[in-house]
Parts: sequence; C-alpha cells; structure tokens
Amino acid sequence: MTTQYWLVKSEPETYSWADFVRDKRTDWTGVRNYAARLHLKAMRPGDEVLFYHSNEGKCVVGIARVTKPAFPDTTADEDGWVAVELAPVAPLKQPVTLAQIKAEAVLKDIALVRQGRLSVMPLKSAEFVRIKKLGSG
DNA sequence: GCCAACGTTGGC
DNA sequence: GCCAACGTTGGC
Repeated sequence: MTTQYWLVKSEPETYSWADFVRDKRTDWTGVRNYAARLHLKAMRPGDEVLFYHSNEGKCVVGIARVTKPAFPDTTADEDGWVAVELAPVAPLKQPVTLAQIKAEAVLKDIALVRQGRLSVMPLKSAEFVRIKKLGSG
C-alpha cells in the first residue's frame, strides 16, 4: 500500500502542535462527523499527516505520521466512532497560512478551502508536497 | 423522504 | 463577536 496523505485540524487553544510535540504521540479522538470518520478509517500506519491550526493561527504548522490505524474512540458516548494514533515528525520551518494555500492554483480545490468545516481530509500527494515545500522556508 | 430549524465550526 | 456554511435533527 502506498503512502496516503491527510490533513487534520486542531484548535491550538484545545490541542496545539506544541502540546503534540510534548506528548510525542496522541490519540486523535473526538471526531464526530461521518465524512471525517471515513477518512480516519482509511488511515494506515506510515501515512503522512499535515497538522493545521484552525481559528487562532489558520496555518499548517507541522508534519505528523499515523502510528496506529483506526480503533474505537473511548471518549465517545455511543459506539462506532473511531480514533487513530498520530506522532509528530517535524515542524514546518515556516507555517503555511490559509491565505498562502488559497493563493496557490494547485491547492484551490483541497477540502481545507472548499469544505471549511471538515476536520480530517485527504490530500493528493502533489498537494501534500506543495504545502510541505511552502513550509520549508 | 423532504425540508425547516437548529447547532457548530471556523474565517473574518 | 459576527455570521456564513453546512451537517444533523426532528416534524410531517
């Protein structure tokens, strides 16, 4: 299976990249949206994940990796919701802002732009690479 | 099964 | 803090 690429959102006030780095790994719990759940279930260990700060920040700040595939989310009140485990790989040298992403022709169609409320979304490898490059300083 | 009302997310 | 977008809920 080839590597897949994803983007996850977190409000830095709730759980920031710094929190994530301090923790060294985290269970990505709390997703309560069917579309996002489908994406979580499709994640495989080794997949690369961009970590986006929503609200305060509005920028991609780092790269993470899937370390455990979907398992039941024990923080949910009902059965059926899942989480994955993620671990930080590296921060971006320069955060890539939403404005930068919107300005890139290659990135205009990504869900981050088109489907504003989705919290877990797939990226094509070209899209992932482009954002990574924008963040390499 | 449609659709109006409602709640939440997240950019501005 | 406001509000647009959109997902979810519930009445019919």
